[in-house]
Amino acid sequence: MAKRSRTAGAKRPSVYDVARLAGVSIATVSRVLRDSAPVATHTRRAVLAAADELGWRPSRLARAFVAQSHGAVGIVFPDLGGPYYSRVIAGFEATACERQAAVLILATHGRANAEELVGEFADRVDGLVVTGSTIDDASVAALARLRCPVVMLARAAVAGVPAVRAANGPSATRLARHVIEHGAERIVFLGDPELSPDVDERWQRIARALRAVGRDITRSPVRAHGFDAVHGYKAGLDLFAGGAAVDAVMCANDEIAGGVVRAAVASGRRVPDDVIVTGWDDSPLAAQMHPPLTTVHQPMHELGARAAALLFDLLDGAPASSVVLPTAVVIRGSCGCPTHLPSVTPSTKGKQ
Amino acid sequence: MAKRSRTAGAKRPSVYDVARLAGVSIATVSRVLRDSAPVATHTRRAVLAAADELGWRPSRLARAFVAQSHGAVGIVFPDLGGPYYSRVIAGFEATACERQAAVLILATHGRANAEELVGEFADRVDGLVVTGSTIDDASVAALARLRCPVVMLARAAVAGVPAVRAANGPSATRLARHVIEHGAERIVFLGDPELSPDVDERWQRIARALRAVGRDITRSPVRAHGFDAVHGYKAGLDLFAGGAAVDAVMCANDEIAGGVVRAAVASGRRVPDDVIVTGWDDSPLAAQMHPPLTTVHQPMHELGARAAALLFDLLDGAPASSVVLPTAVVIRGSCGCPTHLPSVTPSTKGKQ
DNA sequence: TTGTATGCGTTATCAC
DNA sequence: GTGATAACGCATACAA
Repeated sequence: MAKRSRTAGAKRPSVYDVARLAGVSIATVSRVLRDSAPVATHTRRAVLAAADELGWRPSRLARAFVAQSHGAVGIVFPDLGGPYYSRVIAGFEATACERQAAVLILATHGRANAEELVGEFADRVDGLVVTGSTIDDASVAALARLRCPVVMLARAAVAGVPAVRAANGPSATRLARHVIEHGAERIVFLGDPELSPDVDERWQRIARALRAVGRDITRSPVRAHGFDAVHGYKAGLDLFAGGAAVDAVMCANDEIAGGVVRAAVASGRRVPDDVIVTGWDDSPLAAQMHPPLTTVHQPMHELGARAAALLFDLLDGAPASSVVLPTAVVIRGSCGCPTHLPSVTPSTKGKQ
Repeated sequence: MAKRSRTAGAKRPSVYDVARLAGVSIATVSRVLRDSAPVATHTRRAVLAAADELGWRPSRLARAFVAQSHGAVGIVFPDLGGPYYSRVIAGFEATACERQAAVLILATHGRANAEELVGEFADRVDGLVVTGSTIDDASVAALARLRCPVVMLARAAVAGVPAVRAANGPSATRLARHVIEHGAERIVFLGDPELSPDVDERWQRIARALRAVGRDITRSPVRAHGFDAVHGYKAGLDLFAGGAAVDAVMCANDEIAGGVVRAAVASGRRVPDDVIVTGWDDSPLAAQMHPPLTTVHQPMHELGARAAALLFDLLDGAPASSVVLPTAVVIRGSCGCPTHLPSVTPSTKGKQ
């Protein structure tokens, strides 16, 4: 009953204290708690009572130490915030939860000492998923070689390090062709390929698709130095300033696209009549935008889940090979296709 | 040179291995690594060489065990995603970094077993910051009593648990009065007070301010069951459907407000002419919206930083008392005040 | 069914 | 300057 306060500086009880109070050995205490071997009912009761009396709970620090395992897996992102990361995390957590493993999250925020941060982080988990542009291939390889099992996410596999990624290529090509079919002549890609291997692949494939039909594409002179709507808006403003002739803006993700649409409006251009805008990811916002955003669906939740599954295979010593998940172009209104607005029934307007 | 692979199942080397190879005792190895006592230069070199040869790095697990400290602090959010959390985390990390502590992040996602999750989490850190509506006061108190030092964030202090919060009250009152001055009669608050103590306070104060001048306010019949733009949009659509007479919508945060503005447009209403919209947080997006969003600035980065500072005080055994940070109403265009659009200079329109 | 003894990889306290 | 050795709190092989 006299559970001592843990913050009052009172030393926390150990197995020895519980064993002594219960009049048994520490082995028995451990057995009761872990349920690792049969224990007489009355003994078990005595142990439980003693543990409760002292407010004892086994030290995770000690447990992890003796088990030589953290009981946790980690996932590293360049940033947090935004629907993409949230959903990938959700998928990752779902799988980790099934495996009784805790999830640790690290965001490198493009800090210069990212390698160091990830290295520190690696010492706190049993295995690691590294996404996009956080640390370079050499660092990842080193990590996998002398720290812990590693899986890459949204990024190409490295020697000895399997990867989980979405098939960006086909959709990028398809999306580019679709934009061309709408008659776009001057097409701009908005997003910084150097910020993410995934984005780079999209950029490469889109550019190739356009060159194939004799079109040219410019990466925007004003790059979006980030993946959020604020960057997209600023970049869009610069892009549309001075009456530059731009037919279509293909964005690195949906948030950037959202910003570009607002920038277009602010600059007096209509979407899609004056300028086509496309996104990437198919985030929840995409369907709600005005016009609804044409984009590419990525299975974000599954990307996280599969990365976790792969990581646990590695931890189990099972063979693990890279996986590629399908993507799909989602045609909505921002590309110029006819669209059904979300079912709005305002009194001042007729249905639809 | 023959650094063994860590993933190949080869057992990682220990101090003993290094000591043996260097021909010294483990005490000396430890001394060299920690630089805790003078060691002869040639001995040090030998140790370093041996450590390098074996690719040895001291086990964090063992270190944490003997030090009885994780070297990490944690912060618990109801969710991730969105600018609010990102910036709070940034502030928290900045301070933790100064103190050489790692940062662990947990999102409870409104899961039913949140208490359990946070409890598990608490065992992995030396101290904890708990924000908003993650676990109830009783759980927090229990956590602080028998696990580790705890600080509350964006939430009232509990007995024995200090808190860091923003002064929502004054700004809520001021904002409400401002909306009234614009002639709004039918005002709706959009956001679920039950989702966050912070939001509840805003709702209470806004309602009080309106009653004080004989106005009434209704919490929206369709609550925004979340803090993102998607929820705001849906709630807005419902709100504006059927020609409901609504003068002003005061939102729980900027993302919801963004969704409401889009919903208003989709429903054929002009902002702010037909309906006033206000937000909360002053996220980066607020200034970019059309019209620019009238909102309340919260020092998000500092909230995180101060929470961390308070936590470290607690860990140091220093006295720590709650802190309240100021907020400020930011008047922009969405309330009906004249506004300067961001400097856009499209060719098709004159300046401004 | 229970107890004894040992190991896990460090750090720290002695004595030399 | 250096080496032996004792913790730290738990799990577990082996005895009884």
